[in-house]
Amino acid sequence: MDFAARRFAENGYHPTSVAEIVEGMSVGKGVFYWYFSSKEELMLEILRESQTELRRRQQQAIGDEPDPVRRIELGIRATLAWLAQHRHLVTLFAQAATEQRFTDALRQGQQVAVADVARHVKEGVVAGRIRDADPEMLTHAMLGVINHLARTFVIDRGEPADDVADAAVAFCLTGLLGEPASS
Amino acid sequence: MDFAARRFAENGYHPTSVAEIVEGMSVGKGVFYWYFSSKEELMLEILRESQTELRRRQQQAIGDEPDPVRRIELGIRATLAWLAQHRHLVTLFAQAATEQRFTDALRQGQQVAVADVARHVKEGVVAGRIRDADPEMLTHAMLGVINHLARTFVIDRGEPADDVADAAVAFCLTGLLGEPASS
DNA sequence: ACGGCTCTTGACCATCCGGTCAAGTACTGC
DNA sequence: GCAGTACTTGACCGGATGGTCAAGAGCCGT
Repeated sequence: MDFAARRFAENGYHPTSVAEIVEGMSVGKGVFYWYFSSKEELMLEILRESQTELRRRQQQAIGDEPDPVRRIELGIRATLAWLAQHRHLVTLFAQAATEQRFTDALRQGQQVAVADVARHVKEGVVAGRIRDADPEMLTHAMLGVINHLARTFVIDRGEPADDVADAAVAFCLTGLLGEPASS
Repeated sequence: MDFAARRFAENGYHPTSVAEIVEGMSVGKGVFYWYFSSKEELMLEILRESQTELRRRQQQAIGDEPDPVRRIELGIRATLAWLAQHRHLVTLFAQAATEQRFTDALRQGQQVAVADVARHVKEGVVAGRIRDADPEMLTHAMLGVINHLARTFVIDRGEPADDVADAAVAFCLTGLLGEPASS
């Protein structure tokens, strides 16, 4: 399954044939259709599994940190570290996002993650640590930053995830202008 | 060509066959291969044209505004307005980004845009209006915000581009914490 | 040793797709 | 009206693809 994920990420979902996958794993085609009912099913399985794994990593990184802003920062760093370790999945997610058949599965996982982060944001707003704006909007804005920075600098250019994480955190917290000395 | 772009965006590049396109336009297949040398070529043409059109719109919106920060804001607003008017192209760009064959064409256009924005950022840094960080990194972070917010709120949920632009500008300028009263 | 179960094989099928091409059609200049 | 050019048609082709299936292989419990 990991092998298939890598092939999908490298070659693209459509251009990667089932024949190619089973050949790469040195098994017959029957094995594939014994464990998965279709190529699409395999993709969905990969997606679901990856998303839950990422989520686990995020929550583990956050631990029981009391400060909501610091929780967000830890989440960002954990996400970038995980994405750097699973580069091919970043590509896979991007592909899945452009296929109607997969957007539902993807959105479902994302909504859980967003709701989770938004909770921390809301807490930060209540505590007066974060400016008063729609928490969901703020969360999505951060998601955009993290995703794009990960893709551009970590995946495409191979820069160290830590450095990119520093930049992502700084931008998410203070934007272009900012400078508030916090945490 | 616009018709083809919409089909690609709705159905996906791979699942949309040339036969489907020419049938939808009520012409023979020969016409297609008279004007384009291949399906791939058509896609590249669409991509190039769209990117230059967006760029034109951005520059026109910026005009000769002297304040670099305000220039960036105008650019963000113009981008979101354009993306809202050409929703299908947002989907197309996303798809192209996941296909090795198209990433070069896409990246080329993006690099021009990034360089352009980065220039304004750099100017802002020099003027002391923007915090001192890698202008390219800041630019990419903003790109991520704009793209993701556009996709999530404007394309998927149909929220008014202006409201989303307000949120995008606010986030890009002051991040989560922000509050500096500027411009 | 034998029936029955899980698991594996790979040839095969129906279908579809990008692209070609011989055969036009409409229009222009003469 | 003729020749030549610009454009259009749609049947057709070679090849690839997702998925099926009859035929086993290994492995039980009995």
